[in-house]
Amino acid sequence: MEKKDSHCDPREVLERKQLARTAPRIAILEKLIRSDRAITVNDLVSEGMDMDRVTIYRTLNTLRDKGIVREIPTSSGTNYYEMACRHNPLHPHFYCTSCRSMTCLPPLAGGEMKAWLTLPEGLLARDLTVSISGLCGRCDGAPVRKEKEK
Amino acid sequence: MEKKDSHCDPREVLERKQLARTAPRIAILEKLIRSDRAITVNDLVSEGMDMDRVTIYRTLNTLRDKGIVREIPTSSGTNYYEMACRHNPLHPHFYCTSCRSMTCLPPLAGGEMKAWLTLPEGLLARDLTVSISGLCGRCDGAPVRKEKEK
DNA sequence: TCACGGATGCAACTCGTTTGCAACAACGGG
DNA sequence: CCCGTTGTTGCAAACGAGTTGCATCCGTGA
Ligand SMILES: [Mn+2]
Ligand SMILES: [Mn+2]
Ligand SMILES: [Zn+2]
Ligand SMILES: [Zn+2]
Repeated sequence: MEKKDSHCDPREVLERKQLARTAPRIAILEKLIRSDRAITVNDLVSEGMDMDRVTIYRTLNTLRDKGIVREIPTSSGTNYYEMACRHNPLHPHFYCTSCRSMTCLPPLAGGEMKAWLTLPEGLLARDLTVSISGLCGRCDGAPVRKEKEK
Repeated sequence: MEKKDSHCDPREVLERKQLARTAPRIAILEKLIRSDRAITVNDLVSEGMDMDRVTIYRTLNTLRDKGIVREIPTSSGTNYYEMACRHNPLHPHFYCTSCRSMTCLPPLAGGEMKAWLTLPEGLLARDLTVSISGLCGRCDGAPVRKEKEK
């Protein structure tokens, strides 16, 4: 019997990249694998991740360095993260500057994004990000900026 | 007699967008127009901009909202800015995660970047960013992270 | 089972950016 | 040319994402 979705299993991913299989890492990976959208550290915390925030930051950095997760910067300073294996192929993202939500956009017609651009000599590319910022459907015209909960 | 480069003149730009022509704004625009690369608030400060940092932030936000400058986010949380009229056409950027330098890349062969992607209904696009992160020529292999001056 | 090196938690910190508020100055009307 | 309105600036304080130092902990490989 073999596992379904083996390529995206937390423990296998960690083993393949020679990372210790610790509880925090597995929990974070499970969350990321389940998510159909890119999420933030705050998303992880507010959805009941028990560990320290610092652990989350460090874990995501590690996973990013190993190419396991993709890091998506925003102009607000908050980074979003998504599993590379789940969010395939590489696609553009839409960031609403009003409600600060991140949406995955359909992959570009015409194949691999990387293929478009030719990088000058001497640059070592790690990651490619295409993102569009603007106002999402709910915010179009009616800003909702920064309502504080509680 | 007519001005050369009239389309990029600070006072004209401000007038066209109905913004008051104040000293700080003109100074910042002049700096941006002269620069062949995208720059940060710190760049502006360290190159002798006299005004308060807050003024720079507010000015850049205003210019961004009016579509005069382009805002380029990075995973380190620092935003870069470039004059839209000077940095034409819209092109990808390379960000070195080691020395944190931003480089303009040649525009994509094959025309306008915007043309590639089709946006789902209900999304109002403001800005498009294509950026590649990795290691630049000077950092390739030899990290220089965060040397503090003085 | 043991020892070692990497991973975690906690507290403090860094730094880019925002906000509140009072003083100020650009600009259009008189 | 002056004046009042309204948008802009400076200052101080706050905010928030992310990092760092250090002691403890625990996964891993032997
Ligand atoms: Mn995505
Ligand atoms: Mn550029
Ligand atoms: Zn929105
Ligand atoms: Zn570099």
